[in-house]
Amino acid sequence: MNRKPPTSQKRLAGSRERQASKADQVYREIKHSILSGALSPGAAIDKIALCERLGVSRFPVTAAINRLAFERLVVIEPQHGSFVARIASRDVREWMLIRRALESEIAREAGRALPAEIMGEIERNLRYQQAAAAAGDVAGFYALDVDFHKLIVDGLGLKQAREILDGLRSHLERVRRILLSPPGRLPSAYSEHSRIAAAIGRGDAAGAAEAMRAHLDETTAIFERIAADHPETFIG
Amino acid sequence: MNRKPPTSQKRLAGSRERQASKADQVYREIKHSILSGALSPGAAIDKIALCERLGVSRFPVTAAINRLAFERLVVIEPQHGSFVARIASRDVREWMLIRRALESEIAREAGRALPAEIMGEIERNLRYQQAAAAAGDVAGFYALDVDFHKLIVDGLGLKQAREILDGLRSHLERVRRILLSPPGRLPSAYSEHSRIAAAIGRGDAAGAAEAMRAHLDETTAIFERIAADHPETFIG
DNA sequence: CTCTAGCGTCTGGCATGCTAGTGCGATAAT
DNA sequence: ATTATCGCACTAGCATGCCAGACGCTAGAG
Repeated sequence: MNRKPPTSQKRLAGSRERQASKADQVYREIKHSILSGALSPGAAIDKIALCERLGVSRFPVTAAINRLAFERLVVIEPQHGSFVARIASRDVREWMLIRRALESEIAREAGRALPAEIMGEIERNLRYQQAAAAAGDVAGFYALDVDFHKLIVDGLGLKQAREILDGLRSHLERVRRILLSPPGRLPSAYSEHSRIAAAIGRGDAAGAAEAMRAHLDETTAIFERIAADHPETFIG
Repeated sequence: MNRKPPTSQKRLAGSRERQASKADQVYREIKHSILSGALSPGAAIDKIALCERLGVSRFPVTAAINRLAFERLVVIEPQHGSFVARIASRDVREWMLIRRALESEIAREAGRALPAEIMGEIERNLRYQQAAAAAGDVAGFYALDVDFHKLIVDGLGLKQAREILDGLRSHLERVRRILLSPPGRLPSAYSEHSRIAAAIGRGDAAGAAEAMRAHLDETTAIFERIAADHPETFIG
């Protein structure tokens, strides 16, 4: 008997959340370890230890590592081992180039048509940013910073771009964790964010794109300086 | 005994081509079937038949399908089946938006600094395009079109962007195969390509970005019209 | 005739054992 | 002491068997 394609739209679409498989859990666990820095670049990943620690067989672990290899967070060397990917400063530059291209285009789109309620959320986020910057709350500001950028993308319903940007952020996050960014940047980052939001708010598409570009150019410069100051952390 | 991270740069880097694993072969096989249209959107993928036809066990097939699910070419419904992903016209629009953002930024970069020998290859490619357009050779022109865009990205050594764009092209290629694009577009596509190359050649970064943007806006319009003419092929 | 409840069959998810290939280290030869 | 060689221990890749869940069909109740 042949099974059918999903009849009409339906099924568990939205209604029931498909529970996370074991492979998903292992994936999240390893990914978190890598992003938090618990697993350093170049470190070997001991599958068997993971199996025992998480109480699963090698199958979910293998699947999870394959997924991580697909997004370039680990490299698999056949018949040798799996290792946490090293960071090449060349790649960091390219990630920022891609991010700049995407986010400035998205800001342009947002300047053309962004739902009003999203604009309200952005303004609220900005007020929190101001508070966090004033208090020198680096961790809080960073979380708000990430939310700010996500709000714009999600506000336009751009799912694919959101995924690409999340992937880029994963890699960049790893750099940021290892080498903390300077706290003195908070106020200027806040004002750059404000300029972006203002341009979007007044429907100035070109201005929004340009403001986002300038903002990410600044961010790129920070990464460049960090990389130059810590040459031992990078390859290439 | 703990294994070590890859000693210095090392190993089979470039020297020995790492042979394709069975999972890789299966991956390529299925992907080709999907992109060529042999497997229609929504079709069920029969793992066991694939196992027998390719003479492998279910493991490589499962790994391959997982990878394809990761790049959204198939959807896995747990305990039910694996299906070729359907195409949403909304996604097509977003793919083109991402492509426009990336490629126009890359064209800008190319206008700033593109190696001379790459520029030579591009000009050669353009001459072939002209010949193909004059002869009405649609298939040949399409191949040259793809190469034209790849030449610019690869000429700048942008590996990550190249991968993202290849992923996008996979999806868009599927649309193009199903619904052939109008042959009358060849000459105009050629002249748009020429404008892009000319701007890059004279080091006009802003002009190159703008020409690429205009070119992909045209392409987007084609896709939009195709989608409007064939509403039954798309969902959403 | 309609609707519901249960069963059967198919699927993907997972566990486990085996194979082939790799780098490292010890040992031997110079 | 230095270098070449061989073996060993470990890895990822693969095959296979089992399990639980989801869908479709059917039989029975209304």
